[in-house]
Amino acid sequence: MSRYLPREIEGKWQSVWAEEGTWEVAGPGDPGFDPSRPAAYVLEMLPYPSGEPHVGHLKCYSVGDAIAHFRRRNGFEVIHPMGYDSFGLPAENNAIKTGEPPLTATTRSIESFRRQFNEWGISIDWTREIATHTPEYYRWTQWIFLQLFEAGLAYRDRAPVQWCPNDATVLANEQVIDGRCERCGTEVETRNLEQWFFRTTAYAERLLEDFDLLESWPEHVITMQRNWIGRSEGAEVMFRCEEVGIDFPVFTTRPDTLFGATFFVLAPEHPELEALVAGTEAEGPVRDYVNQVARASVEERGDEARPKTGVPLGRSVTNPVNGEQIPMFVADYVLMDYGTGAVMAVPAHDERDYAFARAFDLPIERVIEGVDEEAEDLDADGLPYSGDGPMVRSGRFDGMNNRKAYDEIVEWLSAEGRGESAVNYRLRDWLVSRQRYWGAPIPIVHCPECGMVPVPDDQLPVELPEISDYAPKGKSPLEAATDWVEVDCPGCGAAARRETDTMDTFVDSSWYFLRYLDPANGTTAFEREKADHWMPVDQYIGGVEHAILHLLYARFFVKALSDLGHIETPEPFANLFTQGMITRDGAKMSKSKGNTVSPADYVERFGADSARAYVCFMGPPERGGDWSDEGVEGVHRFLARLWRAATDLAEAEGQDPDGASCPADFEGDARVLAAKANWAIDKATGDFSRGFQFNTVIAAVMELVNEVYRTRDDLAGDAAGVAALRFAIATAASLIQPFAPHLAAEVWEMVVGGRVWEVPWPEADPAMLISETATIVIQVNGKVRDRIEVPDGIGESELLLAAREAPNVVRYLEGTETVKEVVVPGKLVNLVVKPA
RNA sequence: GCGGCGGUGGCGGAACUGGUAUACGCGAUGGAUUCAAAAUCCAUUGCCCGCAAGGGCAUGUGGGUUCGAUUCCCACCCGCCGCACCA
Repeated sequence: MSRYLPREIEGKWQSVWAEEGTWEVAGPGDPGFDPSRPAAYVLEMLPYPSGEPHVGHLKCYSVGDAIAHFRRRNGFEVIHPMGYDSFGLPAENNAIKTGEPPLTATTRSIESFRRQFNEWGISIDWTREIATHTPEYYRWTQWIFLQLFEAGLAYRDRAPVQWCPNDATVLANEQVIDGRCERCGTEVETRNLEQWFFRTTAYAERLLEDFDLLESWPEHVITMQRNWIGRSEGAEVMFRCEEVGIDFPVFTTRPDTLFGATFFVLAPEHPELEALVAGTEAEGPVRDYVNQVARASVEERGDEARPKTGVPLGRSVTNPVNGEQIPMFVADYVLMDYGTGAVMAVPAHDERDYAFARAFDLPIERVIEGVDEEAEDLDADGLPYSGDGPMVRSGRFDGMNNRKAYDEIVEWLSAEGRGESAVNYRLRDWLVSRQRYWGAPIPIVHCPECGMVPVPDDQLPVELPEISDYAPKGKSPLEAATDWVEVDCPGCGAAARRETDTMDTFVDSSWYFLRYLDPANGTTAFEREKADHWMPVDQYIGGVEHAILHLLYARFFVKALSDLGHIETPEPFANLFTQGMITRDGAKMSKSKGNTVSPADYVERFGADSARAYVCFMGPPERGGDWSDEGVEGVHRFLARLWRAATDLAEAEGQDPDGASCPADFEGDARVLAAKANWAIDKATGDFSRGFQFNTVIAAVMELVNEVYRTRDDLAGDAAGVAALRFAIATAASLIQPFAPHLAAEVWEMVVGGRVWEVPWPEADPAMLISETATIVIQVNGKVRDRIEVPDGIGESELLLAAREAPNVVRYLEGTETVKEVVVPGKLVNLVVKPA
């Protein structure tokens, strides 16, 4: 008996797959393309190559590979590519610290990732490999940027933006979490800078609507995106300050409460603030207040429990519905980046306005009657009231229900030219420029004559120049590459300067899944025919941490590319699966805590198959789980058991090309084992199709292998027994193949011969799923009192008779009369009795 | 505060449409094998009472529907995740 040596087996099959290009597939226009085969695109999120792959990668690619294998064996032509999200800050920060160029560290990391993905035996079509930092790739990132630029979807603008002082760059809204930089956790500052944006807001509505086009996304991810886009319906209403002659539009979701507006508030960043108070008594206090707010952190300001603060401006605006003059304030509870940065305050019907009115002793005018049954913290009048009811103190709308008044007031304002219905989004345009080195240069030249000039297509890529000092200085390190910066304008030939900001690395990863489909194309980013053949991605797999960032950006990109005629589908990912995080001792793994798990160690000790199958066996993959060394060993033990059963059989009986089929004439133990194998096929197929319940698929194969051990001593003696054993072992190998592809290949070769990955996914024989006898549970008054074995398909009356005779049941029936008999065929009998 | 997900043995988890709760794995205990150990194989393993047969209690808590509830309904407690002064 030989020992299970995973490293040998795994090396053997990895060589076979590499030499034969087993996982390579052809698309339209490629040699060998077969249009009749159904296509499936299985994709895991692009890894950022830094150091070594961690367990999160192991889980993601193990899950994805299992799906890829399962689809292949169900007849699909599966494209399953791999690449690297290889631009980004870690490599650059390392360069600042050590002086090693980002390219060197990145190349090293990529080699390590590639090597380990191979050692894991992930079924990747390596001919499609990409890395976003290569000029061959970012040439097309730049091309897409210019496509967006020409379509008016990329623009440059001065705006208040979020600046991370530690990373010395601006950030997109999505990259600021609770006022802190998503990457490094430093508190961000607001700066007024000229930056590049993608017009994501132009797609706000479609980003919402097209959730309907998705086949299966986790509901919580859709909810998160919905919240992020933050659509709200209402009206834009104009308030005029007659004293200085400025109109202030406000967005409100409650135009029905307009008559209750008793004051008016501007955000501290409001651009007209200066003009309103210049030269007045309020100027000093307002300036002090604005400065004080500017110093406060985003986190402090966001605290809604904090008492309301603000300063009167000494000005007033006219309420357009009743002509009343209402006083103006500046207060930090009004945010500049939502709506218009100004609000009409209706203290009677809005909690925040109410709190402010209380603090500043301002009038509170109720305009909707009603009682809020559920609300707490109301004053004696039941205010603030946010429910519905009849209008009061609202002129000709008095007595009307507020919902109706809502529509009529908007209509009236529209007719008067003082307002209109409006939809507002929380979503901002995507800020894509970064003042950092290790990213794709923005392909624009600034010409004193022509302005912003796109670099012509035939001059792409704009290659990232080599520099010596990567340290950020508040502007892009590329500024220092004078030879590179100074160019002739592509339009007029005048001396001009290149744009020195680089692109957010999320731009790189917003379209990589398209480049995989045509990776070597030197004349276009991807051929539409190829993209349309494979897209959208049938199954996307990755962590929830990208629920908003990457997934929203990629959706935006595909919509834009679709509108520009480059691709058919408007959605990149038809089905999304988000895997849960693996922890260690209940805590998130991190280098600083020293609780990281290195997949390479486990692959070394137990083999890739054990490590892969273990992460799939830990629990439902969408949930997280705690890493356990004993757990890996357990899975390894199971694989070794299968291996030993197979070697024992192969040594004694050789291979049999028909071994994978199940003869129908088994009897006794042979029949029991064959039935178990068919049960496992049925269970595994069902669990695979229902979702991604890989843990129970693996458990079913474990049960099958346990059954092999229970019966094999008795079966090894005769031909039928050997056939049953062979069938069971072959079935186990076949079912475990998506999780342990090397072992499965080896076992299959030993007992059947040939290649398991080329064998169609097995189908259970329905006749073998029916057992000859059934165990029936007998309950008396809902409590289990006995179990009986009966022939399958027994009649109801016979069953009831047998049930009443079951030894332990008899005692409970003595001296009772039966009220009711419940029979569930093949499962259970419940006798409901009461004392006679 | 709002929204989502979850709470089952010593631990990770299973139970597809309301029908044997605790599959499978880990751990533990005992046995076989061995000079010995590792490895392996076999058996036992929810808790309590009982020599046993058997009984009682158990799926966060309390109620409800039902012949029967981990599963459905109501209320509550706890944990995790997301959002949160969005006008």
